[in-house]
Amino acid sequence: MEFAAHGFEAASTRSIAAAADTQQPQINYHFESKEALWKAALDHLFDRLDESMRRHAAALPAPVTARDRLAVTVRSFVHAAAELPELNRIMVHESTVPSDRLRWIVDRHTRPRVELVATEWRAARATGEVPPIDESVLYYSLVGAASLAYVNAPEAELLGYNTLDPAFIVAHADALVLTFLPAPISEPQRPVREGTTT
Amino acid sequence: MEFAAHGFEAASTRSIAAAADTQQPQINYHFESKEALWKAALDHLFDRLDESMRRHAAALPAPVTARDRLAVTVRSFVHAAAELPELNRIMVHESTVPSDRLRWIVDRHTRPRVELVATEWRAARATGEVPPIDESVLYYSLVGAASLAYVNAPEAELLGYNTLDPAFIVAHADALVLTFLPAPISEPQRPVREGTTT
DNA sequence: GACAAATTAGATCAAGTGATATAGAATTGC
DNA sequence: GCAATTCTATATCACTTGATCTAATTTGTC
Repeated sequence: MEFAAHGFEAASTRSIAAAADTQQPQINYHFESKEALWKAALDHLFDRLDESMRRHAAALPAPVTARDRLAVTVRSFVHAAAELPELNRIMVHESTVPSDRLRWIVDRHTRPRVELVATEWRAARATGEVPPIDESVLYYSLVGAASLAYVNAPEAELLGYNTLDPAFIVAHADALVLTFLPAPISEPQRPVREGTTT
Repeated sequence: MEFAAHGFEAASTRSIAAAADTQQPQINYHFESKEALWKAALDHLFDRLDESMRRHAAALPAPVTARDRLAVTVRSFVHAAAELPELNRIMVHESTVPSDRLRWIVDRHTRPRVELVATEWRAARATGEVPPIDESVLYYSLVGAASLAYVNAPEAELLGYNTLDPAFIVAHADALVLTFLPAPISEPQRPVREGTTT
């Protein structure tokens, strides 16, 4: 995905068209503009994220406590981030400077997800199942810890890490559950196998 | 910094020159090319990172155990990431796709820092002071958790988080020490006050 | 002050940008 | 079968890109 690789401005409509094996004017025909294409791509990616989260959550043990629910969310997010690096790449490309596109994406996609994590965290905090970390500081710590290895996969590979290896991903998810949700109840679970990724 | 805001390709030499209040050909006069300017900017930013890390580490209690040493590193990194968001922004812009620039930066700057963290982690692991997290999974978890809030500061602000607030930064550093290095010895320390940031 | 070197300013280059116009080719509906 | 519609292909638009050339200006040194 050209937007994920280079960001909005640096991704040319010609290279996008070439990757889709058509001509550049097709973009302005099927979409109104480059920006409309970008928005359609993001809606699609967030749909895939939701689908991936659901799929991985379904493969994990059913949560009983608030902490269990968070553990499932954390594991699902690690696996989804590994499966769909493009989305978090676009997010960091777009989030480094204020813009209309950023406002669009935050209002439409980011805020609901932030509130989901915050709600689960509050519930687990209320029962004392998780460390005393303020909710305002949690979201980016968790998302950053879960996604950077896959966002920066080309760099990680140069460093000798194989971020595509299911063993890496599982160890990563284990580590985040262990750190953010120090184990009171159950040992780390085996999550679902990895699917194909582009 | 234009490179941090938009990435290499999307940062035009004209806008860079305008930000520096000169004309565009000056870039090709004082530097050989746009890429040479980029490399000079990165060398400078990494120098500032080292300086910031040293300054914050000096303001923290002297480490005695291996875990203490790691705690200082973690806190220093959070504060440096908050103070110097441009650097991590450039890193995520450049790390999403393989390139000569990425190889240059990994060989010259990233690898030594990865090895520093890995060495400290191994030392603390050997004495059983830190959780059983594999070193291969640690680096990006730690760096991601420490930097994303500041890399994505414009997004965080739209979500209502004030990432420039020293209270946020301290709470953030406290949280990461608490999670990655669950407290066996000393309670969270107050780090140094924040300096000015551009 | 005078002269040389370093720096700056403006014009211009070929290449690439998003978007559009127009014509041709498939596909659809009846 | 054939017209109406949808999609594709090519050419071209005005504009921006990094880089270069040349001339004007400032700076440093005697």
